[in-house]
Amino acid sequence: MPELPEVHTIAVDLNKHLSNAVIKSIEIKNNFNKKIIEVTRISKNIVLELSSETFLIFHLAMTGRLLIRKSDRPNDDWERIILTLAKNGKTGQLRFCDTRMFGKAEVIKKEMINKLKSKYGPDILADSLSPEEFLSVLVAKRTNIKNALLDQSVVSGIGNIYANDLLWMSKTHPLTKTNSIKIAKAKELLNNAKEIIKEAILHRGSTLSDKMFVDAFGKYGTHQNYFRVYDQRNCKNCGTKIKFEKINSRGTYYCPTCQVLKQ
DNA sequence: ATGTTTGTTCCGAT
DNA sequence: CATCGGAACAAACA
Repeated sequence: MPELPEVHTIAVDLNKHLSNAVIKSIEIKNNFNKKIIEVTRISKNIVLELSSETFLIFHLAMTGRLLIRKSDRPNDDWERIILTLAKNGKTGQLRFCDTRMFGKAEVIKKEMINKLKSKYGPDILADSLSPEEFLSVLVAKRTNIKNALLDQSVVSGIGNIYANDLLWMSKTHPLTKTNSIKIAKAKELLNNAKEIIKEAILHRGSTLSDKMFVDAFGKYGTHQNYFRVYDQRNCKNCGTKIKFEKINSRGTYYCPTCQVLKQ
């Protein structure tokens, strides 16, 4: 049982030999042996529930990928973490890849799950989210509607692409102050948000021109072919040239004819 | 070369 | 003290 002198001895040796060494990869050997019980989602986190009340959480951020691969398949681009798995007598891998390194992976215990959930506002797909609650969380964030929609602690699950399309579909200017929104508009925004998100799920997500997003099998999504205003030139409703500007430092597309700022 | 990017967090300003 | 907004994180691409 190492006490201070033993720990000190090791720390000094490690410091002498390893300071300035670069960690190229990390391998976790065997006997982790936890089973993946179920995979779910909390906001934009992918949650692997493991045995013994342990959870493995991945956040893909902008460029993360999780790929199901055969173990002998050649390396993928930008591999960061490889899990080797056994199921029904066969082995395979789950590969977490990310070019920009904005993605995250962490292991947490069950009691931290509630803390994770508490960071987020109501999930946009939750049946329990009423228009009244939706409106009240938006209004509580005293800013413009686009900024509020993108704040995951206000309402969780809407990203920049879908916020643009949602505001276009709801004929709402992105700079509309949340406190000027009425319940009828909140209803419209909520219904349209659910419709857009569900449609994009049916299309298995959006893959932009950088080809970064792929599903767990490496296949592209198709929802980019159904964008309403994001990355579009002309309004699909009236033909007006779509405006592009940075709002809260995020690329924002809107139709100046259909989405008039009124307040 | 510079500007852009699907997300989130942190820090300074208000 | 609470809240907001922008910079930063890092890499690839046009």
